[in-house]
Amino acid sequence: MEAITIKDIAKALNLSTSTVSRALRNSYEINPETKRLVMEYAERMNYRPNPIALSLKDSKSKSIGVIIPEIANHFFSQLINGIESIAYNLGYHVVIFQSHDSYEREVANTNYLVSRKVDGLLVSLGSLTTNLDHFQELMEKGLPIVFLDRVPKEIETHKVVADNFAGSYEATAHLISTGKKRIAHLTSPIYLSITSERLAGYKKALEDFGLPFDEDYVKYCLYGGKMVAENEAAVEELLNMSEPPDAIFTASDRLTTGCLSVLNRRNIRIPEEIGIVGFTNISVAELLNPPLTAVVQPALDMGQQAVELLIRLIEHPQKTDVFETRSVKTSLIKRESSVGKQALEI
Amino acid sequence: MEAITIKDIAKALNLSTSTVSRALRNSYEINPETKRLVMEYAERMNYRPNPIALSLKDSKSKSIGVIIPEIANHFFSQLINGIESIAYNLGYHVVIFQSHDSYEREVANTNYLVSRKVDGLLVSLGSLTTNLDHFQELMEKGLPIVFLDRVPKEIETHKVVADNFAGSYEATAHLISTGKKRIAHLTSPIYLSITSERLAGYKKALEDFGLPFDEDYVKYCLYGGKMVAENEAAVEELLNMSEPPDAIFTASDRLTTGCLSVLNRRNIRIPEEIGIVGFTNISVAELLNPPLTAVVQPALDMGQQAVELLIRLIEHPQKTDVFETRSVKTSLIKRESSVGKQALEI
DNA sequence: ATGAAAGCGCTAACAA
DNA sequence: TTGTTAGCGCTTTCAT
Repeated sequence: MEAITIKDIAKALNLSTSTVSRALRNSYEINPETKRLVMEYAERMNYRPNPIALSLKDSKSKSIGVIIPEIANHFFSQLINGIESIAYNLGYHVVIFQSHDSYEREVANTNYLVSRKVDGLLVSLGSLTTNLDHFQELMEKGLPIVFLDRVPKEIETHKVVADNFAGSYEATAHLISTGKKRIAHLTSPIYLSITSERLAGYKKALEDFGLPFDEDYVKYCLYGGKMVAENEAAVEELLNMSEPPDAIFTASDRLTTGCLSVLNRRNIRIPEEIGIVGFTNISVAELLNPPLTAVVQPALDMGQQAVELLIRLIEHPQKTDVFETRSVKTSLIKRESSVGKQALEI
Repeated sequence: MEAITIKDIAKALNLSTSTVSRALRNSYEINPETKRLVMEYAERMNYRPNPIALSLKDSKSKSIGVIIPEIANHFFSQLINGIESIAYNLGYHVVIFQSHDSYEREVANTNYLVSRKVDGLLVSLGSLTTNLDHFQELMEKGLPIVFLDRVPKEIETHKVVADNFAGSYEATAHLISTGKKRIAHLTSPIYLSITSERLAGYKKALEDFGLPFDEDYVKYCLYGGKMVAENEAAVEELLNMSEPPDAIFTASDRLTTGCLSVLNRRNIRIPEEIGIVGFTNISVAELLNPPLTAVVQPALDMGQQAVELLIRLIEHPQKTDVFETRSVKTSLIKRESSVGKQALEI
């Protein structure tokens, strides 16, 4: 009842394993008749090559590893769907690992995937990762890596990111256009690429529209909102300022929902007292109270582009002289959290 | 720059590969001094055994496969987190595949995982799966499988499920307690285990509280809400009945949000006109408009229990004479979608 | 206590 | 065109 092997076929057909192998892989140096025989028998016995043996032989596996902070987040799960859709069609399997924003787990996952001989890696950095040696070494050994979303400056390779600067700029400009003057920014740790890019867009918009930039209005959450207490404390701090903000631009899902939840609890009217725009791919943004104005990232598309680049790197390693960083457009969906019901209906 | 192997160590130390192997795996028949030498060198060279070679040799991999409908759903991503937390500690790796509720993909994923020599499988059935041969065969070949959440009646093995009957009963009874008389049920395809269990709990509650059961108030969505049109059509049908329901009990995330979205669009007051309770693990239920009364499943716990059972099956295959089906309690979180703000605050 | 050799499933260089 | 052999990295008899 065990899986059938080439050896079994060879024995049954009185051939050598190499002949069977050749027949199966459609080699040219093979008697058509023999080939037919082998193919038929293999088909009948439902032969499937053992991918482990193949991996051992050629040190590759037709699979790509994905390391992301977490899957319980629509942005990342959409990313994965994009990745899978393409990889699947090109004959690659996708192995997913979560770092949970832990540097140690990121390293452990990386090592495991490498020992499992994945052909390439797709990585979105953990928010606590500052040391990149584990990736750097692999790249030097020739393992293709493509980063997406949270990318390192220091490593030269293909990268796919959202246009965080523009998205952020648009969000901030939008809040300004609704008459807000004191716009706070609730964001992730500063050393993440997305953080600084979003911060820059926010600053530029303030500047362009003649509003002062005030460092006190920017709150960095080390855990990106995953520690509820930290997240809520940041919001409370903002609210307790002598001149509290009249709008908050939040940089991620968790940050956004945490913020909403504090404001709701405090019965603060949104957007009248405080307007909200969030960088988020939450699927139910429309159903929130109030419906959330969101900067949405084309996660599916980002995932697809990233695998395409990765697979190109895997299959044509030599052909890559220049690495590209693709920046894909975000879109601002305006809803009541920034515009107010009446205004929207006009 | 390639990974170091036993052979390299043997060569460097002038030993045979078998001796090195013995030293590394702490065999008893080995000279302590030799062992020390080998260990030291291995440590220094950062030797890691090649898991692929090991898999090839003993047809196992210290990894378990997970097949679930989709990860972009909080219930399932929490399930995975539960699975990973335990598996990781017991030295197993977790390989995740999505079936996207496609029977073909479920079969393909299964085959792939098996060919990759996973030591066991954790499965939540796709909503379109009616034929179970692919799992049945594997079980007969001795591959441990544990089902969770969406489980098959026909296969005898460990299973972990939520107490769907009780959860459903509680939800329905709760709606009745708020004075609702015509409670509709929006649910998934009938041949899923969760569907019939939830339906049964719903029916029983109606019966116990003296309300008639009306088949017209039950709508099955073949795609479980993933086809927005189908989902919304079902809700519309309910609303257009001559005697429309005064409450809807929805059986899953998508069904719930789809329903909410139709009601909001139609400006139907919740819960005054229509009360809502959803079976859902949506993380932002509290922030929805209105905050959603939810039957929450202990997804993390379910995942943990399932892996534990699976790993026990893997490591002590003989010791299992009786298979157990664990049923874990859900909890009903009451919010405004069924109770109304005033009532809640009293 | 150690080494030589075989084998897990497959491919490829080399022979015939 | 087909067969023989070696080897991918590792473990495990079987000798020594």
